[in-house]
Amino acid sequence: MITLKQLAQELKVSVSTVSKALSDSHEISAETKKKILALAKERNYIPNNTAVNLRRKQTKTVGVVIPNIFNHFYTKILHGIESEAKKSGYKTIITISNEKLQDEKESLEYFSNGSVDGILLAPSDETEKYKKIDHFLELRSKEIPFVFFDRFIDELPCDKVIIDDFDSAKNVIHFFEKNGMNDIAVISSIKNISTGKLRKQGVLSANKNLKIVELESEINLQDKVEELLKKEKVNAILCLDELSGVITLNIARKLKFKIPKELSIVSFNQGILSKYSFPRLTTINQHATQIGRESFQLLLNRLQDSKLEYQTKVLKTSLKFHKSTKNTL
Amino acid sequence: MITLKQLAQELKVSVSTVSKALSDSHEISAETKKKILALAKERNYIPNNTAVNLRRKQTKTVGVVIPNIFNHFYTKILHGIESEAKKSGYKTIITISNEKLQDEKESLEYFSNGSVDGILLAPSDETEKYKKIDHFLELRSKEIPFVFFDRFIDELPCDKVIIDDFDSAKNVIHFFEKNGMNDIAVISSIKNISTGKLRKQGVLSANKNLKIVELESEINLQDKVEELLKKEKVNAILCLDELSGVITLNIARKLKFKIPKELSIVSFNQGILSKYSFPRLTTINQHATQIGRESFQLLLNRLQDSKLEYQTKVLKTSLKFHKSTKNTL
DNA sequence: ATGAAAGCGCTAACAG
DNA sequence: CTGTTAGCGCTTTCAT
Repeated sequence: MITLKQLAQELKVSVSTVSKALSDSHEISAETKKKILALAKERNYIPNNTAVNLRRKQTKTVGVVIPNIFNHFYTKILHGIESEAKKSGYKTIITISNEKLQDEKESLEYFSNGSVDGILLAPSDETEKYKKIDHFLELRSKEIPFVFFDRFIDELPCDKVIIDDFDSAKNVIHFFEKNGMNDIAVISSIKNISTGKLRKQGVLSANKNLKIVELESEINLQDKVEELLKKEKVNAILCLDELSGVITLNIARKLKFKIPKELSIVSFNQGILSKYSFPRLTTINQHATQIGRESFQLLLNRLQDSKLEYQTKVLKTSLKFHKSTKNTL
Repeated sequence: MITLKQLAQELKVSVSTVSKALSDSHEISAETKKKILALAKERNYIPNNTAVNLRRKQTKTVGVVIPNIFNHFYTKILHGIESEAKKSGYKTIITISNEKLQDEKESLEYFSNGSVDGILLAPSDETEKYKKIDHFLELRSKEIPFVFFDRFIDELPCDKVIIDDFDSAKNVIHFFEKNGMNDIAVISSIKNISTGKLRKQGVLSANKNLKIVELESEINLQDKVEELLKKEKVNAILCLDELSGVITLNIARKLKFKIPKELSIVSFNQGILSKYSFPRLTTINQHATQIGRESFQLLLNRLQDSKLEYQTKVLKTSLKFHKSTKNTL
C-alpha cells in the first residue's frame, strides 16, 4: 500500500503538499498539482481509510442490525439502505440479531467503538417483547445517532420509519366486506412484534367478530390453520405476514378449497414467497426498499444536525391484486 | 467517547500503563491493574477501533461481495460467513454487485483502501460471462487475499469453496432412470454462471438425450416450460436452480399434471421458495451456511499464512426427498 | 506556494 | 513495574 509519504519522498516535496494537491487545494500551484496527481495515479494511490477516519473522527460508515437475514423483507430494506448510503459515500456494515436481545446488544456495543457514525436497526423480537431500552439509551449517552425501521418501541422517542400497519390491515377487512365476504379469518405468526400488534388492532377496529389465529412463530401454524378451515365457515382470510399467507394457501389447497371462488386470501408481503405461490397471492406491498432508503435519509439528517426533532415517517402500503382474491367491485 | 488519555489523567498514570493494564500485561502490578480496570469499566471505556486498526495495520474486518441479496442462498452463505467471522473476532462488511462487473470492481476498489484484511466473493454473472480477471489480479498485486465461494473463474488459480455440482446433477439423472423415468427434462435459468454450466455437464454425462430448456434468467422461463410440457412427453424434471423449480412446479400444476404420479420434479435448492411450495419440492440441498463458514476459514488460513498453496474445497450436496418426487426404490 | 509541526487514539520498543 | 517516546497515515494550522 502506497502512502502520502512515499509519494512526497519520490517527488521531493512535503507530505502536506501532496495531501493538499490531492484534495485540489487552491494553495498549491497548478504545476505541482499536475505532477503529484500524475504520480498518484501511476502508483495507484488510495488514501488509507483508517488513517482518514482517525483524523476526521468519522467513519462514513453506518451500522445496520437486522433481526433476521432469512427474511426477504429485511434484505430488501438492506438493499435500500446500502444503495442509498453508497450514493452519499457511506459504507454499510451489517450485523444480524437473530431476534435475540443479547445479539442485538453485542452489535450495538461493537458499533459503539467508533466503527460507525450512526446506526439503523429493527429491534429484535425479544427486545420488543420485554421492552428493553437500556442499550438504546446508552447509545444516546454516547451520542451515536440511531434510526429504527419497520419495528419500534413505543416507550422510546426516536427517529423511525414504519408503514401504516393499522390502516392497511383495516382496509383489507373493509374490502372483504364490501365484496360480500363476511366469514373472515385473520392469521398471524408475528404476535409479539409491533407490526403484528398494530395489524391486529387494525383488523379489530374494522370488525370485532373475526376469527383470529395468532402464534409467536410459524411453528404449529400449519395445524392451527387446518383446524380452523375444517371447523369454521370461512370465505376470506387476511394473513398478517407472508409465511402465514403461503402456509394458509397451501393448506387451503390441500383441503380442496377453490381459490378464489370459495376462499379469498390476502397476505402482508415481506418477500419473494408470495410471488411464486400458486395461485399467486394478493399482497399488501410494503415497499421495503423505500423503507431502507428513507431510513438512511433520516439518519443522514440527524448526522448533519443532531438537534433535530425526532421524526416518524409512515409509509403507505399498496394492495396488489392477484389470483388468490375475488374482486367484484 | 472516553479515551486512554482521559483514563490516564484521571488516575495520574501514563497512557501506556493504562494500555498495558487493559490488555492484562504481566508488566503491570495487580493493584494498578485493578484500579485501572475499575475506572475503565465505570467510564464504559471501549478502545477506539479506528486507532487500533491504524496502529496494528489490520482491521479485523472481512469484505464480502455477493451478486444478489435477494437470493436466499447467498444470504445463507452470508450468515455462515458472519457467524464464523464473529467467532474469530472479525467483522463483516457486505456489498452487493447486482450481477454487474462494474459494481463488483467498485466494491473491490473500496475494500482496497485498507478497510478490510481480506475479501470473500462470488463473482458476478457478467464477470463470469466475460471472464474478467484484471480486478482480481490487482487485488493480488496489492496483497489483499480473497476467496471465491459458490462461483469461480477457471482461469484464475485461487482459494475457493464450491459444491460438487457436476456429480449432484448427474446423480439425479441416474436416480430418475433407476426409478423407471426415462423422459427426462432439465430446466435452467442460470445458463451463464459456472454452477449452471457444471450442472449441465453433469446431467449430460449421465445421459446425452435429455430435453434441455436453458435461459440466462427466469424471464420467459414460464412460457418455455409451458411449451415444453405441452409438446413433449416428460415424466421427470431436474431444475438446475430453485426459481426454475418453483416455476416449473406451478406450470405443471396449472396444466393439471398429477405430481408426483405423472411427473416427478427435483430442484437444486437455494433458499426458502422450495420449502413452502406445494407439494413440497424434492431438493438438492447445498448447505449454504457451511459454504459460508468454510470460505471464511479458508480466508483466515491465508490471512495467517500468505504462502499457502491455493485450496479448493468441494462440499457435498444431499438429496432431500419431498412430495414432488416418486421414489420406488 | 510550500513546509513544519501537531495530533487523531492507540501500541510497543526502550529506558529508567 | 512504570513512563517516555516514536509512529501508524492522514489533515490542518501556522509559519515561512
